Amino acid sequence: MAMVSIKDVAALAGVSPGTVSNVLNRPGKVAPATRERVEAAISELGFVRHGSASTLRAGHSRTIGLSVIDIGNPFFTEVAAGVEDVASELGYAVILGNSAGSTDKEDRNLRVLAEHRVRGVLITPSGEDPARLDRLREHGISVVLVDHPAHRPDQCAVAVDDVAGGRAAVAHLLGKGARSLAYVTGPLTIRQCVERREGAKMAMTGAGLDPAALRVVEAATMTAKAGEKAAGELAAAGLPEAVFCANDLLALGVLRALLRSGVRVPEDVVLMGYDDIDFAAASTVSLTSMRQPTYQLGRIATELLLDECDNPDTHAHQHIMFQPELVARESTQ
Amino acid sequence: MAMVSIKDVAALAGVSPGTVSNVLNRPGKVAPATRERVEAAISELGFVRHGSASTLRAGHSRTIGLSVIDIGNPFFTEVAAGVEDVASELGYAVILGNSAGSTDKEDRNLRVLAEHRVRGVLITPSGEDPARLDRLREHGISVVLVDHPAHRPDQCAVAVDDVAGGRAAVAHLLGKGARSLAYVTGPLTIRQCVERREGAKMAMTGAGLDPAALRVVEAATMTAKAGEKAAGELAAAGLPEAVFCANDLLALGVLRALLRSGVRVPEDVVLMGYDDIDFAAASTVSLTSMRQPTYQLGRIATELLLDECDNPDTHAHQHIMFQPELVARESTQ
DNA sequence: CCTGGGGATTAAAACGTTTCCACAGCGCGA
DNA sequence: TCGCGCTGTGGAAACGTTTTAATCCCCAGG
Repeated sequence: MAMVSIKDVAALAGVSPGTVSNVLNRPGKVAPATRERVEAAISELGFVRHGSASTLRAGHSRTIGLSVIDIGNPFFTEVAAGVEDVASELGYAVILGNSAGSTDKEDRNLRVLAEHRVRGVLITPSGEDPARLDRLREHGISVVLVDHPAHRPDQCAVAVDDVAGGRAAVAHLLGKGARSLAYVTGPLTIRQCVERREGAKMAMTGAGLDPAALRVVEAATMTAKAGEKAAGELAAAGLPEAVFCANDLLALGVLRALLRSGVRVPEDVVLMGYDDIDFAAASTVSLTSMRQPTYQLGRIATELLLDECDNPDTHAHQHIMFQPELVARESTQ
Repeated sequence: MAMVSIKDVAALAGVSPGTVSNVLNRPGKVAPATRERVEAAISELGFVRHGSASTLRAGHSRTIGLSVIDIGNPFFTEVAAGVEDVASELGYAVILGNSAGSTDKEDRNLRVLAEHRVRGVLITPSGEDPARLDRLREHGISVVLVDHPAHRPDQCAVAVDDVAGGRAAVAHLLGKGARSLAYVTGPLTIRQCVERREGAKMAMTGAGLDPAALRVVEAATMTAKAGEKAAGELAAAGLPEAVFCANDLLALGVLRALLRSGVRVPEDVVLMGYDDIDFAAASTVSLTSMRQPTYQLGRIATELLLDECDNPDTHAHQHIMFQPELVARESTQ
């Protein structure tokens, strides 16, 4: 409980508190001899700077917020790893928020972040209401969208083209000869799910099929468990020849349920997922999927955010859009 | 950038800043009429409390730190989900730190947490040096160990019995008739890896085998990629009849490498992992594993920590030790 | 009518830093 | 020798909140 402050350090080193602050923040401005004395005092007393006091006075913190939809999904985990790496390199702390797909929870998390006066926020928004994010900006908190296109021009965003992804996926399935298709999706409040569906329909149209014939099964969450349930619904109404899932977790669940009930993949049903998480390649029947530069998404978004924070004058807002890449495996052989 | 402070609210509501602070922190202490007026002013101005100022004055924050070894490992992800849920229920923010197995990085993270004056820290330590954690305690920061037994009596810890787990695992493999065994482990600086090995040796001794005959392959990280590499080493010196991996990621990697080189699991080699992550059941050959109450680990540890912070006088330190549970699947059929 | 007590509110100090301004000392050119 | 500018340091105010002690007001009891 030995609360040692900058004053104690100053006293021990025989300088003023202002000087200690200088060696902490602009070591160049202080004479080498003094600096050494201060540094000695710091380590002798085991001083650690009080971040809150610093934030209060300086008006900004060295903390960023990260709000994701499902921390249990390897996709977001990998994004988080990228974020954490960059943040930690630059001495920033990351406050993690898991919205679990609920905008209420997301709002609560954003509120916490606002109270903490984080420097900026990285967010994969759960809903489509830009107003909440604008409120953050009014408080001087930069926002970078992750895996989501920009809401406005004066904002950075790093996304992956989900329409193209959905289109490529379904084109691949059609190429395997499938004519009846189902799309197993998460909540259609999630943009990614909607856009992948649009892409899917475009692919059908492109192949001369009626896009309305796409059977859509909407799961409550994007988890393997929900995928198993969705497979039940699918089977109840007669299995299609191909199933496209909005992410790999759903696909893994569908796969498990199909195999358990004796349906062969890909012989009876061709199946693919999305995200290309590590486990897609390792599953019972290895899973065809759409690969996204996940870790890079996190890294780049963080670099953009921190650049916006640290160099507000030279910073140029960027809208980055990656293209996903199809990885074909056994499930669509 | 409209920095609206408690004073602005006070002015608008026609009360003093102290009263506003009271409606924020002890609404019961203020007359209903006044409270309403203040609340109206708060929402009219869009006031959000400055957490740093609050922390500075109050001497403690509503933030906890979470330091894990590998955020990419579903085991820790699930722990983190449990932590996040409890923290968010109680209005705490979580600062995430990923040590990536490096004590240096862990130290840096702990330093950041100390600067933030977090209320407490949940940590799965990378190394075995309790001194660094004691330093946190000297700063008044409570520490709860996660998936690690307590260093000292006046400390909470939530762990799983890794010796028992290792023993049960290898007993199971021996029960399948295997007589030559290998243990594919992560760095032996990680306690879990060491204890699972000890358990494994105990099982061998118990079966009348020489524990020294256990072939130990130490991988640099506990990832699937490292597992693939380890399988190479294993094969180079002649495959054993059974392989026990220190976690499922390693096991998945070993499995992939074995199958690719034409080795059949479980016919040629029986294989098992540890943690029972979701994907263990979904893999090519479904994986036998040791299940741990992962999400609960996170929840309980957080509840313990927050109880220690919020009720320091009535709080009783607890050392909780769960028993892992064997889940048999195809890989050891 | 006076006194006392209790609830509601206020005023002011304090938390630990950062930052702005002033000032001291020094070297250098005039 | 004087003055100027430059560098390094000190002093003090300020950041937004919480908290303690003090004050105010009102009402009940005597």
